[in-house]
Amino acid sequence: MSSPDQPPAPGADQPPHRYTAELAQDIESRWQQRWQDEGTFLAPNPEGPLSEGFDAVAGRPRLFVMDMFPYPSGAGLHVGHPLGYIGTDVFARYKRMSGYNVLQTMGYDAFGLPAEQYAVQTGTHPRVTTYANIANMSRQLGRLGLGHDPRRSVATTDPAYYRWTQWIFLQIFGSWFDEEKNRARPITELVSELEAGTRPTPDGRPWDELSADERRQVVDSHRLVYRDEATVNWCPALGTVLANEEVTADGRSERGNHPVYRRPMKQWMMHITAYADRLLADLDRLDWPEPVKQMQRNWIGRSTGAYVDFAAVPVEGDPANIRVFTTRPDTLFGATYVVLAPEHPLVEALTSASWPEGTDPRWTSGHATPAEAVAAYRRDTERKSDLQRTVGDREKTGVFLGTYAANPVNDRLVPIFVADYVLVGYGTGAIMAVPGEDDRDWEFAEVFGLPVIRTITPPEGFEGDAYLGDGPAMNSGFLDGMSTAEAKPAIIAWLEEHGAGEGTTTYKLRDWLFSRQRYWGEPFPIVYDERDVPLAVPESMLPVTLPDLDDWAPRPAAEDSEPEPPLGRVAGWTTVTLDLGEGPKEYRRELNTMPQWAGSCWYYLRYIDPTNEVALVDPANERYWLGPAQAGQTGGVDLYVGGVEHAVLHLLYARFWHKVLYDLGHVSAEEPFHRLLNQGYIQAFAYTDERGFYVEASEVVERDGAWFHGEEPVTREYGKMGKSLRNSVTPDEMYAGYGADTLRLYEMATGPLDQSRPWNTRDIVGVHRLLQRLWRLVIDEETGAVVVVDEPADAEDRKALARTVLTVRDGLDGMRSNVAIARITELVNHLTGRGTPPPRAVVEPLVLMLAPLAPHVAEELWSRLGHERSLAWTDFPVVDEAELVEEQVEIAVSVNGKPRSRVLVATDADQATLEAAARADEKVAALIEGKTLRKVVVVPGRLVNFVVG
RNA sequence: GCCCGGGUGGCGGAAUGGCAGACGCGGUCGACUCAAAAUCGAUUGCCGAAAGGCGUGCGGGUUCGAAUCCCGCCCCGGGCACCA
Repeated sequence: MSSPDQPPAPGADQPPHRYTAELAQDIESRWQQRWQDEGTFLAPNPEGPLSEGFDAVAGRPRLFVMDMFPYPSGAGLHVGHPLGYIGTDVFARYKRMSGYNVLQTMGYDAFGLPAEQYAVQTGTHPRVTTYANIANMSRQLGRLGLGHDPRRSVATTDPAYYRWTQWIFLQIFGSWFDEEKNRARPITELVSELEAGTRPTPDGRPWDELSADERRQVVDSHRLVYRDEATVNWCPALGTVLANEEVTADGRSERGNHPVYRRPMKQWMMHITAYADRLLADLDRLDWPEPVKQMQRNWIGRSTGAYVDFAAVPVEGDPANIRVFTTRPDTLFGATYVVLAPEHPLVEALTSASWPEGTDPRWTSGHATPAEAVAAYRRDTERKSDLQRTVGDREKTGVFLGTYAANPVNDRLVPIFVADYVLVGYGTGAIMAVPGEDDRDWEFAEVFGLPVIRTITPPEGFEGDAYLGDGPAMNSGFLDGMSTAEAKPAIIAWLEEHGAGEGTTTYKLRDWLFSRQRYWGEPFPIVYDERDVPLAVPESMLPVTLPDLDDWAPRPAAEDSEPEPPLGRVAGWTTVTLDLGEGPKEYRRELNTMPQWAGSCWYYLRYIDPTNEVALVDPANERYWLGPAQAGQTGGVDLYVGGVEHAVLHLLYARFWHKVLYDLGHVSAEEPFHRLLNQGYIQAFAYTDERGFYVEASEVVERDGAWFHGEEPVTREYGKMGKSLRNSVTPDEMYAGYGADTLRLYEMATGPLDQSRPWNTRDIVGVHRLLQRLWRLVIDEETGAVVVVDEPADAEDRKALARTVLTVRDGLDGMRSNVAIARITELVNHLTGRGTPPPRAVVEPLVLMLAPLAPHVAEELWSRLGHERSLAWTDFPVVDEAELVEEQVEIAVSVNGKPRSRVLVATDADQATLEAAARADEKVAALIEGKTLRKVVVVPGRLVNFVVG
């Protein structure tokens, strides 16, 4: 018995010239070789070393199509991986045939944790495994026949590549953000302004009164990449610190799911927050999927409101100012207490020695003094993970500090609490609590018996706790009666006038923690002098190459230990003698490496000009490939296809770097990626046995609606294809069983590119048969002779062709190859059904239409039809509009909206003729006879509808 | 809880106000074959013998006409979430 999941066995008695897997493989390897030999997919640049052949395409529009480049993992590919690559290749080939100069290539994102982890598993140096994996992946992808320009491929691990990653780092290091101009500028311009006195120093002292050290500190604190002692995510298991974006919501590492601890450490930070507004605003100008834009908006987390200063009244010592952030300054009159985050720096100073007379017992949590209560509460908080702290329906906890603060608007004294529902990392780490208009404050007030003052008139019939909506102000002094929209600016003006606060905007986005204590990454182009001052390595000395190191593996550390960069173990490398203007001196090297995201932040720029040794990218070439296609657009890659999992990390970092490069004049496009498309995933059934372990999905058989692995019954599940579910299907199996064209066609036929779809090896035969039928239309399976006839196509064929071209173009333009394939199938079926050899005038356009989808077999047929040159640059068929004009058209006739019959009428028939024809139809006549005709709707070319009563 | 997607035959999907289910898989029947596979042809939404009726998650609405537009709900997938 043969399983339906097995590819067909090659029959010995098949016709000798049938399109089989063997023939497909032969055709595919020959054409791939020929494309390579002839340089079919080399995309010429306007300038520089890759400009050969540009004259021939100079008048064409450009198209830069790109996939998110892969991480060369050791696991090999499954059929889910290339879905996006096939999608972009189909689109790129179609556009190339439609008159575009298309740039498409592929690189490898090869630095980072997974490469190290794989190297640890195999006990091999990451350099060795990385390049072996690239070679293997490149071979597997090569078999798909992707129309890439191989000259432009890059690997982020090549010194010639990361030289420029380091160069960009130095550009960022050499820049500051001018808040007034809202853009980055060279740091030298800041120095000039400070020297000239046109820009005040932070503390207002004249520049020449500052010591050299103080001046350097002022300058360094302005840099877009800077070293700072900040609370960071320390992951001892990985031996490194991580960016916020690399830590999951429950406080674990995204890679490996290890615990992450928040600890203050001195690390390199990138000042991405300076760009928060532009990163947010420019999303509106991008042609990206709405969910991705939403995720970036959420991550940036802009909220507008005000700072309000509450004067704290400590039991002893000087008064302190508690600055809170609120989005609802208009509710200030309703503030009945103030809450500090447990980590807030003022907590200790504002904790009184003893409870004030008559303190509510609920506020003390049973402790004898506020100091005891606060200390215990802070200890508890520290022990809790972020997840435990953020569980939504946890009852509110907190303790009273024993002190009060004055509400600036009415001098009312309100108690100060510490509570973990206020987070130190957001706003100012302190809030004014307005239980009447905030449900978290309401809950807290309920637990602690605090008063509620409503300051917004709730709508009639409002029944609930806090009212979060807008409405007329009440109990709010001079704000009473104002709408929320009026009250906000009014109170902000009052606060500013009385020096009690100011309007402001805050963000959830934090600066990007940029250093990692790992080996397999780009070294920083930074050295330190004897005073620990970081200095840029001169551009002329780039790249700072990653030194060889046998003992490169990270050493898992204890929770309370310090990170230990592996580069510190490289003897003779940790210091270097340089002349940085003070004569040759010994400097210490920066031992951290860059995070995995660094190399992927700019690879699209290197694709444009991969061999340039004097510049990141030649400006003319950059303008040509990335410049705005239309005025007012941002410019950027015309189509970028990849998984939605990079919605925040890679896509936000790359936008940030790009904007810095734009500000500094290195690129002309305002954004890196103009259009983004998230391809779906290929999913597959997976099976678990009774113990819940996954069994090899390819060995499972179905009997009477149940599934068995051998004799054992198994349970079917459905999920993303991959190793862990043991349901992978490899492209190599498909190449062997059907050929690459069939695999391409199958993946494109199962749905629009942005949709996830199930894999069913059983279904592949459908598209394989399509190729066989098309092959048979052109080639005699017994003799191998070409059978098409050179007689003109008849009217029916010409019409069928014109309709097909129209709909295939539509499908390919919209990246809905499934529809294009369906229309091609219809035409093939139409020609097959005639039973006579088809005319060349129809077959040739048919072959061209198939070419983007199944390029090898299309090339082979095109060649056998007598064409010497590759069809890759042949014009895609255009719609013959004249053939779409029909003399007669079949229209639907409905009675009361229900389709009842059809009549054939002249295309240009007028309404009266249409109605008469419809009435003449027997079925219709019977249905309307004897009834009152209330209305007749006639839509020429479409239908007639009789409304009867 | 909030914000995005989505829900159409046994399955993947097509149709974006005008003939629901294109195209493919699977199923059924047939040709070829000693037989099977492969290939080819016919047929296939559901109920019904037929006439006909029903049918795009559910309920309502707009319209001559709704899978498509509007309102309310249900379910599935994803994202965010004590963010003041």
